[in-house]
Amino acid sequence: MNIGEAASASGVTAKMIRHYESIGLIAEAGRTGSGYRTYGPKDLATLSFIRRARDLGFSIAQIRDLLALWQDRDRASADVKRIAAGHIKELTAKMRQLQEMVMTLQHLSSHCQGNDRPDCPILERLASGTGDDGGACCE
Amino acid sequence: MNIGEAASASGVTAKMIRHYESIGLIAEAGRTGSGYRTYGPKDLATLSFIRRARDLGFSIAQIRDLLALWQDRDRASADVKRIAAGHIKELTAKMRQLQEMVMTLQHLSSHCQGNDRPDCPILERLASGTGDDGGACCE
DNA sequence: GCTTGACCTTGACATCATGGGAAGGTGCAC
DNA sequence: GTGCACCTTCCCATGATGTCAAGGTCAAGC
Repeated sequence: MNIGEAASASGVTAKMIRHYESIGLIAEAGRTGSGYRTYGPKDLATLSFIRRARDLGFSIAQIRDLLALWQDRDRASADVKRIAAGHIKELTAKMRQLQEMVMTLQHLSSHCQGNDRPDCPILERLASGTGDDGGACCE
Repeated sequence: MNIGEAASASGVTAKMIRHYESIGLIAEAGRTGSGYRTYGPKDLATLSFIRRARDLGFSIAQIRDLLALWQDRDRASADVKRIAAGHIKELTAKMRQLQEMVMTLQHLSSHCQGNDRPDCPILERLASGTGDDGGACCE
């Protein structure tokens, strides 16, 4: 199986497969006589694993650990769960940050007339940091 | 005012101030005879503006537009509001993605015993993509 | 055999915002 | 006149991915 086929079968681009190989996330692929990389079912499974993990937002470092656990028959599921828990925590923290930004922006935006006049609470807030701070006020 | 003072007063690192200058986000700072950058109150205000905008998650490109509007006395608040609305949309989309990841992970995690045994629905899901898909099942 | 087109190879560079560090010049206080 | 904190420029790194370029390979058709 060529890298192109492995890419479309796993959903990981050929570029990224080479990249993952270069950083040691996956083992070096076998080669044909002319230098083409070859992939078997096992490699495909690994690539698909990586892709699903990326889809869940795991970092390469985390995936490295997950792969090691996956390939360790004597793993403890607690180790996997711990990685997942840490990741959930990170994601939740990011979400909360975004949430705060959105709330502030929505609040400012709701007080911006959005017309031809120049006065705008959004700019005022960016300019001075004072003024409306997003707290409850009128709803 | 030196770059260091401007940095601590505005909350933008000296490193980033130089960077913003190099990419043309801010005007070139004045210089002393020996080449040190100097900053006045106006520059400080701009830097603080940038920092607050970054805190709200605006990209450099968006900040470039916001700065232009801020410095345009004939601006229409509608233009500002449009930028903010676009940004809110982006942030909301990201939040939703994270939300989905978190929900999937929490679901998988809740079914992982987290003990010394190797069986783990998280790894199974990453390995096969099949099995528990996060749908309602027991609660 | 030869051409064509799709695929592969490596390598370099871009993104986005930021941090780190090296090597050398400047300012000020003791 | 020395020491230290600060400044300067320049280069490299992050993380995950994309793009592009120059060249090699394979298989099919003529």
